[in-house]
Amino acid sequence: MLDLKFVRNNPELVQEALQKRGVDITLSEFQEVDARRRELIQEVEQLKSQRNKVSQEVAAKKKAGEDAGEIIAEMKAVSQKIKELDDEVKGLEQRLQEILLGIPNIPHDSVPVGKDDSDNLEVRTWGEPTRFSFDPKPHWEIGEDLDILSFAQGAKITGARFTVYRGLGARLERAVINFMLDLHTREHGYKEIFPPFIVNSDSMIGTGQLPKFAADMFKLEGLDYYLIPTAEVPVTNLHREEILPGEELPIYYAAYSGCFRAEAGAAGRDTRGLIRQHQFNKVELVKFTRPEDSYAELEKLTNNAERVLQLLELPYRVVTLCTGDLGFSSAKTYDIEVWLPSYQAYKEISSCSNFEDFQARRAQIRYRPHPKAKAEYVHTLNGSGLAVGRTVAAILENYQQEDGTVAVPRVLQPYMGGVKVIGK
RNA sequence: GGAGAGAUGGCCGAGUCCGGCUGAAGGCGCUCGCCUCGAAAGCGAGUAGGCAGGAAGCCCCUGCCUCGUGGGUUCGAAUCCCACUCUCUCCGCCA
Repeated sequence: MLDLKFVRNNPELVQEALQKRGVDITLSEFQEVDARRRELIQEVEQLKSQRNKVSQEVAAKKKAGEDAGEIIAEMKAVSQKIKELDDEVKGLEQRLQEILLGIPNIPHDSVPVGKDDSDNLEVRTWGEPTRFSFDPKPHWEIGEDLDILSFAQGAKITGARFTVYRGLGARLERAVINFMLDLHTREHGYKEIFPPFIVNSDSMIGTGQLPKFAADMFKLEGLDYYLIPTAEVPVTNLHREEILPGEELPIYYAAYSGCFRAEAGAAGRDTRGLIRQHQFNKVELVKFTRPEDSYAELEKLTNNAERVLQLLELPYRVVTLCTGDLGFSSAKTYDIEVWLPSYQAYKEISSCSNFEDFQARRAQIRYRPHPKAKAEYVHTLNGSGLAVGRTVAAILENYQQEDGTVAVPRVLQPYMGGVKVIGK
């Protein structure tokens, strides 16, 4: 969320940012509630100050053996009034909090202004879209033909948008996970984390999934627990309500996790194959940085994710999301899109974002620039490094061969026990 | 799941039974001085966060809030009452 004082002091700037995002929120209620709250606080604090003073007097009188009945009776009324005002202030603060939690982050100046994904800006491409001398198949057909993916079994044992990986398919999924984790931990300097896949609502609020996007999450019945939609949630919340020593920054974490998404609004999109599932695997990269470093760190993080595709030799491009397509909590996002022959298009496989202090403020993650200095909010970043299911889909499609088999990318062969080709 | 113990500042740890200069003793750690060629030891000083005001963006002053969280009792709560959360020990169960 944005800083209360920042919103108070820069309403035009916030309003402008909301407009660029195409979000329809006005700040008039915020301003009313904020002003009323401050007014009441001054009133109630004056009363509390009085009460504190008189309470001292009561203590003194009692000690001296004098009667304090009169002023005690007087304070009874004051205390009653304080209680009433406190309740009112609390109500206003709750409302203020709600309003603030509903305001998205302010896009960075370098983010292009635009309406939707058609206005996203292509930054660079790597490789060429794969060409075939035969008629290529979509990955869901390849997977079923080779008996390494079963959508029917997934649908039977659970439901739509669940998939069973079989044999070398299961092995390939696991190989991709291990390859990515090894790359990021050994070569890119990330510390490996294996988090819980279930978190409480405080964590979901900390990273911005709640309260706005409850409908996209799976909640455990009768409990304050949610299945994580991404490892970003548990990993970023690792340092919730902490003040980190400045010398520990930047912190890099890489985490594998299952990801669970209800995706309330996605019905009818990407209905076939591995692209949009209720459960999928992902290796996530998370960074905590000093504010002045966060944009340089975003470039590095994006490059780290790209490296996976380069080593897998999968063609891709990088786009900067425009203001209208930017995620709620993000100030700037690069999407990495891999070439998918079945879509005849680039398809998102990673999303790398700088949240600046937006998540840090919600989650109360701070650091001390110097041992004596006042604590400030860190900047948090994260990006997929990468989405595993989509990577497998991209491998199957881009590495398919005319005889129906699929070649295994060279870097994955050691992770596949030396298997070079997935065949029948 | 059952029984018991506990949760206090960066850490350890008093205070809770008997509510009143205790935002909190003492110790450790850390920071800055003194000492030293330098270091250690020793000595001295300083060391939580938030909110609202103050012709005040950093500094400073005043007030308010915070002793796991949320309620309650009271003129007044770290201290009394209730609920919840978490941690530890024992038993049961399990991978």
